[in-house]
Amino acid sequence: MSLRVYNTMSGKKEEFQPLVPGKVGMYVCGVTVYDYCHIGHARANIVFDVIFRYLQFSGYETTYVRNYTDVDDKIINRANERGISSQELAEEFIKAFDEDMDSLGLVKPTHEPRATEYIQKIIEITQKLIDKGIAYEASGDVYYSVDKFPDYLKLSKRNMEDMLAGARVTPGEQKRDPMDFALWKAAKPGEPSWKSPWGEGRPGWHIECSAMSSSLLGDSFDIHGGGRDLIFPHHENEIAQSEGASGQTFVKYWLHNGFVNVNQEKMSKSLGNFFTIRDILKTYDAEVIRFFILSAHYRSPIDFSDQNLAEAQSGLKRFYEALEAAEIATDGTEKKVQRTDEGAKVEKKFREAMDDDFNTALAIAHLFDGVRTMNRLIATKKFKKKPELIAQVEDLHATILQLGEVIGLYRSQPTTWLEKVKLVGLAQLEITQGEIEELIKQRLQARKEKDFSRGDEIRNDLEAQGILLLDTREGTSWRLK
RNA sequence: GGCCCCGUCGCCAAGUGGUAAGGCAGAGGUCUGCAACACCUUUAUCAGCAGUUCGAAUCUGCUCGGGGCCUCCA
Repeated sequence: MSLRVYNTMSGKKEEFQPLVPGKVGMYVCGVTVYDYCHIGHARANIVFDVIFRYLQFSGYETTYVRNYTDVDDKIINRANERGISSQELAEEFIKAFDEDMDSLGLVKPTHEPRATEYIQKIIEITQKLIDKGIAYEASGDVYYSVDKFPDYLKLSKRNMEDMLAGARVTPGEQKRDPMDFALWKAAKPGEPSWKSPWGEGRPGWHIECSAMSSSLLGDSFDIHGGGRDLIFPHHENEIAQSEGASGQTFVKYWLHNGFVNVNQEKMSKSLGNFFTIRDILKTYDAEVIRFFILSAHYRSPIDFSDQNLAEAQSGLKRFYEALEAAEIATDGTEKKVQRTDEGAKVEKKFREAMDDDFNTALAIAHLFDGVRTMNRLIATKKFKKKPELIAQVEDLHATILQLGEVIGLYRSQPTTWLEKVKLVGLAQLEITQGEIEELIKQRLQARKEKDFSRGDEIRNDLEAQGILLLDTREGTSWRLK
């Protein structure tokens, strides 16, 4: 079975066949760097991180481009408010973005271009569009004339009459048509600007992506991604610009991720229901966020809430507990892992799920099946005396780690991860680790003396405080309720 | 006003024509001094109504409910 992807352009799942066999070019719209990233940005970037990883895992030599928009109205405004240059502001938030993506465990794209590094290319494309009669200059601005591009709105599947009927489009002063959009904006005082054939100015938003993508991937490439909200106008305009200039099909497959909602509504600053990655990371482990995001299909909306994050944490904990148990049961020593039926089965199902438009939710469900099988084997009587069972557990363990890598999960040492989550949770309780350990000692003493009621009392008290005790042959450990 | 999406077990969530994955929570059991952990078993006919079909959660129509885009937005 081969990879199938949902293409926004056709509205269907299509068989994935790159323009050049074995190679993939992928461009994803990055962020405008004027503020900290929120959980919605985290989703978009994690989704395409996983797509990138899976393409490579599937054997495609993939060039992944994700840009920084470092010149824009919002950057200029914010910089003015703070009395710094827009360059300084952009630098600051590029750094913050990199830190956030790093802590979320994203791999680096092949290229991370900045819009300001491609001004020449932007001017070049703009000039070409003017030469072709598709764009026009007006007092230092340059606009794209949408009625010169018959395919306009083919991605968002709207029509011009309906758009105009919306009556919320206000004609720009220099525009010939209210639907036209700016390729180049004449400089205003105090704004960053570059020299151009039309005077000092700066690029419009949409043209940046056309310039960066064609520079790094060519006039025609395989995958273009971004959030749903970019379909119109951003991606529509990119198509108009790139295809208008090159005369070639810009992109073969358009992929768009769904939103992160809060209380069933889109997250937005005006509603105040806004969570930055940094804030969330204070309470939740980065991998929990990734797990939460990947437990739904990338095109569906997901609802961000404490309950959902807590559930994601429970789910991920199940993996780490099983991985830890497997390491203990097999002594965790490094050995050549034999492929067994169990491991092969999990891998096959995982691939099938991912091949079906990157169905990470289903893929994770198959990994859960692997966990259950592993736990069951370990719980078998006389497990340690059955080499064939040990081999299966070792293989499942290795398989889960290997496939986990593909979606960026289970990258930590189980013991370390479990300990970390435990301590973060403990910090929210009234009791300290030392106190717990002291009580465990007292209970052990009581149990030695067969004073079970005292022992139970301690255990019940701890449970009331949110601490569960686990008795094993090796001794008593504790975990959070 | 135009375009579009969604409504699956208490909660989260796969499944787009062949008879409902998985996780969390719950119940019963095995294990245990008693528990916990782990394991085993167990819990839905898919918002409603009407159609198409041998057969529908999956297709069509209508109704109800929720959301998105049409302006910057992941």
